[in-house]
Amino acid sequence: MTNKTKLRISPRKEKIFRAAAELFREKGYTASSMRDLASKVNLEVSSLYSHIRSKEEILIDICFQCAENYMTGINAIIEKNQTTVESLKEVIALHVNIALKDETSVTVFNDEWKHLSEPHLGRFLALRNDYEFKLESIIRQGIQSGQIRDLEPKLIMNTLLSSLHWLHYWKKRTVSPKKLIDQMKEIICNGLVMNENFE
Amino acid sequence: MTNKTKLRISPRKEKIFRAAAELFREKGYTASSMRDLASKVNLEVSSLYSHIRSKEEILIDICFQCAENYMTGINAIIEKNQTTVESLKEVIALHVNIALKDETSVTVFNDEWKHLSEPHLGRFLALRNDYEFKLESIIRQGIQSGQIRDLEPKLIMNTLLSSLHWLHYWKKRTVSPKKLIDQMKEIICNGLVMNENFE
DNA sequence: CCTACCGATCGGTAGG
DNA sequence: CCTACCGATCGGTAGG
Repeated sequence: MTNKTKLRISPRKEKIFRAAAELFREKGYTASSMRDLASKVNLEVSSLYSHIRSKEEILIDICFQCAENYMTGINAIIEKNQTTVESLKEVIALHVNIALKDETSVTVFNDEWKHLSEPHLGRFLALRNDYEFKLESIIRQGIQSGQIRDLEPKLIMNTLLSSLHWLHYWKKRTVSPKKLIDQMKEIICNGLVMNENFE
Repeated sequence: MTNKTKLRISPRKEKIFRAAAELFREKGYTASSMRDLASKVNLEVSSLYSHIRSKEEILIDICFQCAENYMTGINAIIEKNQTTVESLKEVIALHVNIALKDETSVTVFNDEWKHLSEPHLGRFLALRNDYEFKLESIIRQGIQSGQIRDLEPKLIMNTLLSSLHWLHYWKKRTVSPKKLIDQMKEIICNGLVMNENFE
């Protein structure tokens, strides 16, 4: 079922990690204190350390688990060897699905990774570069084959990625997940403007 | 020249504010200490307080100055009473221009406002709601008149805004400001996909 | 603008 | 899992 089952999933530990992720999303990693976390799971501060090694261990865990989700996703998409447009649509679906499944981690992944300390920060940035390189390759291929607009690839990639990065913030969602994915595909692939107004 | 000239612009104070904005962008507001800031401007910590009232005063100043730039911009656009598509293109240019002119403030504006404390946080959120209401109105008008795709307006608005929010991050820009604005307009209005591949 | 210093809070540990 | 506690660092002040 789970592809990388950790041996140390005690329910208590799980609860602490989830609470921490929520806290990090709301206040940011640095502004979240172990006191905040402890009171959120009804423990004393010192008791947390029976379950976790340090505050940073939580951040590391969240960041790399999330990175792995993205990496696994994009690798699967690349292996399918589809048209660029199909691949990009699956990338959109991937990001929406991750954002919906785990709303907290995406924030952490986007905003809080910079608080990782050094061997971890380097490893994380390497993963991120790897992901972006793969995505940019898809885009470049699409430009060469005339499927994608001939604009600066880095601009396309960053616009694509960041247009997906608000989803975890949308609390009161008014559309279903399926409809959300469809609408995001439409708006990103075809733009805001109706085609008759194409200029 | 400057539309809201502050009486208390000493060059020293300006220097401190700029250094703080950079620091907040790199490390985040909470992780930036007054010690960091002091050493960045070659002062002792206590000397900072001859120029500023508190750490939060800097954040407040940055957030509201930036908010004012956006508000002034969108109000000017609305007053012109153009077509929706023209208005949205000007919104895109507005965001790109603010991001290029003041790279630090945008990050702070996007990510660090949540660390404002209470009377300020409320005021800030009110401004933000006002801005988003105005932008959403433009979009709704565009949908009604058939210029904009008939998708959930909040989804369009958030996708639009967040697709513009990575710009301050792009250090090694490879395109000129003018080209950047043109490419952002094209990608946001017309989408990634070339029209012959329209599906 | 500095020296000297403060109370509060931080992440984390000892020991049970 | 708790009580008790630690050294480090925080934002900020007194006084000159």
